[in-house]
Amino acid sequence: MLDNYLKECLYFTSSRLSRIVTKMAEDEFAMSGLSPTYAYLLMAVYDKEGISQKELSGILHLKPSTVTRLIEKLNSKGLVYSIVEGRMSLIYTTEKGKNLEKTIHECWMNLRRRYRDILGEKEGDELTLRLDKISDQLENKD
Amino acid sequence: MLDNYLKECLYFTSSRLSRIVTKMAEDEFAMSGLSPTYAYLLMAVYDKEGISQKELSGILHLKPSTVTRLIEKLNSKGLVYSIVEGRMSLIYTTEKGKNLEKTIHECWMNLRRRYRDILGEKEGDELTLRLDKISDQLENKD
DNA sequence: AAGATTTATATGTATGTACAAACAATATTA
DNA sequence: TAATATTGTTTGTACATACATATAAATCTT
Repeated sequence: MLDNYLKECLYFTSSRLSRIVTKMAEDEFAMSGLSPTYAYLLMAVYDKEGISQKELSGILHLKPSTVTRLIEKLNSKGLVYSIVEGRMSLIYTTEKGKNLEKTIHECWMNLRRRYRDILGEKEGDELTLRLDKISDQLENKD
Repeated sequence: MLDNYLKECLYFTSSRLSRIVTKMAEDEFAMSGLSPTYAYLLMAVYDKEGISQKELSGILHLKPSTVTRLIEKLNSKGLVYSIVEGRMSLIYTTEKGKNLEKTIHECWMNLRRRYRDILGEKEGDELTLRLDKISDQLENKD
């Protein structure tokens, strides 16, 4: 009964999907010793050494305070350091951080392979892009 | 650059969407004084007074421990009470709980209207059902 | 150049969700 | 019937994320 109502609610279905996929991602990234979000942040720093937290917040679609917290932790793990420049703090990877790059990339691909195997390659990729577009739509209209 | 990689990752896009929709849902359910998940649990109890936590866990796709925590809180708000029956604890709504039914239903509809207005009615509903199917697929293959 | 505004980051606190382990009740098997 | 396994719930703990507020630096205004 109610079951049917729930699967017609975007809050319900998107939360559920996110929980499932997060679990998957955590599994796949476990070998890097990082939760997926931390790994992604690191990827963003590989991509642009000296990136600011503001930029990171924009790329990762996370609130600045969240980014601060993530960096705190990556820093305490010795994977990242920051240089304060004026009011900004710029983020760089340490040697130890750089050493993780290959592993993280591998995890990334494993995750992708995993859901593609279940959903189909086309379907998986198409869904992913669609969710991105939907998010854009929902964010710009408010 | 990296931006493009990210929007090709289902973990990233599904988490982002979920965060956005959760925010929306929290806004719309604010007038009920409850977070959306609590409201949904309550709906499940309206639907079946005396439901067990196991059943709730199944319907809401949440872990049993999570359901325990949710009920604890609803109970402390005086919206719900439980009767222990053997090893199960069965959940019932209080008068105060019942009084929320209309409001919750209204929130529910407002939320739906809100994302439908942005995404289009067809598109919104279709997406929702699709996410549900995808979740099923991902859960059964592992 | 002093004061006011804006911008980037940090900090205290809260919340939803989960895991692992514990516990308690029931069912099964020897 | 005693010993064991299974099942439903609870508890301790952890984590990702966010909000509100605070701080500090930069920019703008008069």
